[in-house]
Amino acid sequence: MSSETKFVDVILPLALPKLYTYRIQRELAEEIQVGQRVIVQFGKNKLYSALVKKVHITPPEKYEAKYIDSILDNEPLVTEQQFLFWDWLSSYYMCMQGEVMNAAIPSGLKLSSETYFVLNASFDGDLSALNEAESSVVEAFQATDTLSVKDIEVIVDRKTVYPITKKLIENNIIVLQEDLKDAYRPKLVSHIVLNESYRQEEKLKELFDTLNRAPAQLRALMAYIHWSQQKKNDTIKKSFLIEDSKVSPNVITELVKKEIFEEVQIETSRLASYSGEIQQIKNLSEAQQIAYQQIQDQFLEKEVVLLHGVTSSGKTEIYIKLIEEQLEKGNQVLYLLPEIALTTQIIFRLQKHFGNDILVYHSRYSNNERVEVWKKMADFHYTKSRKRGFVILGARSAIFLPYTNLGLIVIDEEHETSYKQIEPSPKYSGRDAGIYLAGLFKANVLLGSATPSIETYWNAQQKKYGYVSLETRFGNVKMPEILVADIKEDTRKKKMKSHFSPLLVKEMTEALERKEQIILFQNRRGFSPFLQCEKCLHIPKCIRCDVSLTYHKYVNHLKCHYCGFIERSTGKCGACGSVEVKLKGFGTEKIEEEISLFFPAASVKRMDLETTRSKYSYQHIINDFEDHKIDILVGTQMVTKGLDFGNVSLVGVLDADSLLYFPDFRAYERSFQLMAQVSGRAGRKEKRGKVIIQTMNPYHSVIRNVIDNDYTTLYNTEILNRVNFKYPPFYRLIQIRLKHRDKHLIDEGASRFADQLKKTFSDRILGPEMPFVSRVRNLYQKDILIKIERGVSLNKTKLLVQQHVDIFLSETSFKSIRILIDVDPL
DNA sequence: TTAAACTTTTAT
DNA sequence: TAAAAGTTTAAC
Repeated sequence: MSSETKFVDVILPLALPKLYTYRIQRELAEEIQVGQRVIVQFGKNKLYSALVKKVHITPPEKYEAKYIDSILDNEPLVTEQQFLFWDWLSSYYMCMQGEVMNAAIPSGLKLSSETYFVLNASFDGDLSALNEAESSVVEAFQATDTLSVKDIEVIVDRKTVYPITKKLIENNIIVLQEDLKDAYRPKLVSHIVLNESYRQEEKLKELFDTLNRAPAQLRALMAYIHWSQQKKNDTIKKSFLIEDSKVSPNVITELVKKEIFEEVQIETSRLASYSGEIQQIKNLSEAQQIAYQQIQDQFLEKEVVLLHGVTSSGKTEIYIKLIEEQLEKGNQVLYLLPEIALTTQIIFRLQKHFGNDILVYHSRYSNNERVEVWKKMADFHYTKSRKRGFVILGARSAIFLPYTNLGLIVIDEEHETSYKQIEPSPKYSGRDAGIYLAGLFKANVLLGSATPSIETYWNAQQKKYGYVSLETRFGNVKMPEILVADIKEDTRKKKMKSHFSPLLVKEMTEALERKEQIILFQNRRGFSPFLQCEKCLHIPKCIRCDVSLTYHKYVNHLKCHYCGFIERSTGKCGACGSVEVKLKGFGTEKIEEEISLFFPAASVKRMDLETTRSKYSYQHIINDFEDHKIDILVGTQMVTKGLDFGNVSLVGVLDADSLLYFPDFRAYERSFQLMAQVSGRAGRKEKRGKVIIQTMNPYHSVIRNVIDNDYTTLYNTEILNRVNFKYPPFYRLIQIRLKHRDKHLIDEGASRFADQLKKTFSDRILGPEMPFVSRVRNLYQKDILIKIERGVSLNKTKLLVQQHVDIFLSETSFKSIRILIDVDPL
């Protein structure tokens, strides 16, 4: 045993630029390992769970290291490989290690303490030495035992509470207390065991006699005996017993009181387990088989392969086959999906084949559920209890789970923008980070899409990625017929029925008559994106953001989609008081209302952020639509995503122009993807579907590409634009966003900063520019864009950018400006 | 992120 | 002029 004192460098779950060094007590020196969590005190009294990044024996030179408080884990929580991955993330996306840690570890494993104040036991109630604010705090303790700093701020209605608490502590009136919060709690389920003294036959008989006059209790006992024999297990779940014997819970309580039953709490998993039948993996069609073989072949040479398969070409079956192969080898597979939205349908499909070899992980999982997935994976590893591998099905955050032998990553709908984390930092792309992660394991990556992103397709063209295309739709499903409704012409001829063209109305009527279902896509939620006064042209705007308020009719209020600000709608102009306020534009809510007006017999449902807020609401809508309880489904982006319905014959895109004219260099790419994806929802099972796109520009090239299902032309046009206007994949982008409350300061700061950057990067710097929304939550924003051509070192660029940021922020006047860096922004 | 030292603003 | 609010800096 080494007698030297050990030190650890830890990552704290905070946005701090460096690691901190703590000292290890001699008695813990043997135990400490890299990857374990330790509780440490950071600052005056805060406690955090920090992560050990390094164990060493070099004492810090400039200060005396504090001792750690305790070690939390027996085994490392985070593997060496995860640390490598984290290091890459923090350097690639220019963020701090603590931020990566925050994104990576479920909060149930990230404890931090909260400061509370309690009344000192020796306090005699004498308030004479206190002022008004101080005594009001003391009085508040009559209602509660503990007060947090926040509570006190509310009580005294003041932002600086410190002088008050300081005085109260000095006068021995209150004491400070730190409590750990947010810790993972295992789920305990009540089980019933028969008391030992009744285990013998005779005693049990006696017991039956004594219970003769308590028929309910007898029933419960009989049920217990029946099931404990049946299941060959002494402990039976309490709720099950209650349900099976149809007794009230009190009956069981009574039996426990009489010491006939014993109640025990058993730790139970929160993760749903699959009990249905396991189905054989289906045989692939000829086309699928060929694609499958090509993927296999290309994997030998290329780490990443793009599977470009038209909608409903049966990509999933190919994934399943590839996954099965990995599982047999004992490898882990990560199946990434853009959003939870898609997961439920896919979970069912995969479960049929893989049963309980699937673990699911996504953002709608609770804290505790996430911890359980993490623990289960670690368990598999440490106990080596599995020969067969398993699949993780998850959204982007699933890349952070503790993999040990990853064999394959499937990234479905590779082009989806929701793979990119918008906020908070690290603003990573689940797809790109996934590819890096696979590299760490020498695992393969399969990117799947019907409409690949320009970057990915380019990578395939450059032979960096393998490429496999699958052009036949599975089971003879025909590509839908795509028609354009020229709403400019229809408006001129006054043929429009509000937002519905005559063509769309006709097709909808016919589809409804045939009892077929319809999906309508409108990329805007709410009722009207803005109101405008006819008299003074005033448009109601958010008080904190530079955007117009969207009118939501159902709840009758005006809402800001950026900060959530809500204002009741009065129907009057806020500026001149006129009642001639007009609703402008249209969102999903308005379409929903108009459908019930034009097609009163049809049942309509809306699917957007508002209607899918709760955990299962999304699933309910999907189920209802599947069971044909809904004829017409109106929705935002959500309806475009990989949902498979058998009876949809018509899809309507209500306003293609709002997609095409979105101010972004990816607007055409995105428009094509969205329209192609939503079109794919039409026509299944032999029936040829129809798609109607409403637009003012029927001859727009992108609309033409959608009609012809011509990805190649779209790609060729786009790639030319990208070269000409210096965009990805030819140039890498780094966006720097500055935020501040003060408009003048940000204007000055942004142009000064851009000038600084231009000294190093010259014309690679664009801006500063006002972003699409110039103010959000009272913060004005300005963007500076850096375009770096291929061949220039990204790492060097980032280093220089960081230096510039540091210099800029060291200037006193600009210190308060917040700088957010987004590498590969969307 | 938080705490406390330090600085500026505000109300009386 | 003191208290409150805002800013800055260090935390191991």
